[in-house]
Amino acid sequence: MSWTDERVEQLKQMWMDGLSASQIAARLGGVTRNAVIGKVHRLGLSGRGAPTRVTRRRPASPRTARATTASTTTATPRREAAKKPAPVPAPEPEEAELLSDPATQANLLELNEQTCKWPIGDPGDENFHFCGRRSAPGLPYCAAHAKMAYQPLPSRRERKDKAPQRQFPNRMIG
DNA sequence: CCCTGATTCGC
DNA sequence: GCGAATCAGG
Repeated sequence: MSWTDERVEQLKQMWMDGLSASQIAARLGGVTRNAVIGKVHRLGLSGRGAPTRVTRRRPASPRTARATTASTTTATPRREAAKKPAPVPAPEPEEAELLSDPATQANLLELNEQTCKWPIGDPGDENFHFCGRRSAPGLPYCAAHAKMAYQPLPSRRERKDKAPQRQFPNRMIG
């Protein structure tokens, strides 16, 4: 299975929605969580825009257990991968002004199921915050931001009716 | 042990 | 570009 445009879109959506790589892989199908994580990194949207450092690895390179098929042709000696800041797609300034009230700006710790998780500003900036308004039912964003986030929906001619296969009815509701 | 994401690197 | 293997941590 390849990463079609639609599948990448779903990946982005789920990742930003907070689903784990394994969950995303299960939903997409045909890919492992490693594939999902790899793709996420290639897309530059790791960290989900928030400085939620899960782990930190040291640049080791003991990777020799792989079946090296007699590397006769010397491969290109790769150095360290260039790291990019990986900025999070932020709304346009005008929209940000319209959609973010100072009273509703949310901190990372203040986010919950009912707060819009739309990022405002640069993740590394101190002024970075989230929209924080009440999110639409079943969605991680408020009504206005949900429209932006879920825009590339009507790419399927098949579903002429409104069949929002994008929203997750309920997750871990026990 | 289960899980998580992060990184490397042969393909 | 892809993703298994691996690492590092909760």
